[in-house]
Amino acid sequence: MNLRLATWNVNSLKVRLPHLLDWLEQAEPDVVCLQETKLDDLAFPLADLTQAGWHVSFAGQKTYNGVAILARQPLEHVVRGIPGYDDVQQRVLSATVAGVRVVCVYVPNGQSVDSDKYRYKLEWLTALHAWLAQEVALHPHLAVLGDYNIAPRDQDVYDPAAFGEGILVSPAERSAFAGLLTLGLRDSYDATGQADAAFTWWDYRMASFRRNLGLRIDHILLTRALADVASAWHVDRGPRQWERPSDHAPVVVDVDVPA
DNA sequence: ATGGCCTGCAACGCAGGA
Repeated sequence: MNLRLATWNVNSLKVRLPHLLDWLEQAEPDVVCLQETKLDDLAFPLADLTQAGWHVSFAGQKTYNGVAILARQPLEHVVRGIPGYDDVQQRVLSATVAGVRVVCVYVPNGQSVDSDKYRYKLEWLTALHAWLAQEVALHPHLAVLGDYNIAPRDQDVYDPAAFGEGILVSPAERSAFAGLLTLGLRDSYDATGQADAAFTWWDYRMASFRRNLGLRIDHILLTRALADVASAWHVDRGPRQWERPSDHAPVVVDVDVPA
């Protein structure tokens, strides 16, 4: 059974709903993880998405954060947040779709390495790691999709020297990302043999998209059983060129799930 | 030359993003 998995930080679902609906129609994904919906659950555009044929689950809050999972098939065993880690910020949502355990994550940004937000980011990643260790053991078919706010390697950054050891690239963040891979998860970018630099985010300023000054910070991690059957990884740069776009582009990968 | 943009909230400027 082939499943097309996707992740997209939409930077306000209220503003981006028309883009999302258009993109769903043309890209034909089966499962989509959204981040930064920035909507309270009561304001979630459930009817629009249901009408378009999607099963939907969401964990939102007003103004900040907010995640959602859309799927062509029903969502089962939905879990909000990281169990045992109290957090008012809505950054994690999990559900099972067609036998695949899907985890949608919006990793904290960190703001700057000397900030409380950075300390929160590292603490949050520690909690994610501990929880995913259990989830990997429970679910051989596990996919962790989202905005990780970490560029794993220098080639994932348009100007590594300019970023230095700041947020998104600091050794502690990269170590945390590498730690997730030790749990038996693989970055689908690597698993599908990508060699060329591919960015998923471009600053709104400085004509960054036109000049391709970006970062690869949105990732799809897969357990071995899924990574072995993954193909066609790509960043869909289309929506980034539409009028009033999100600053992130969707990342897509196909998995031919063993029966 | 280190900011330049976008979003939401609330109120005409700020926090936050990355």
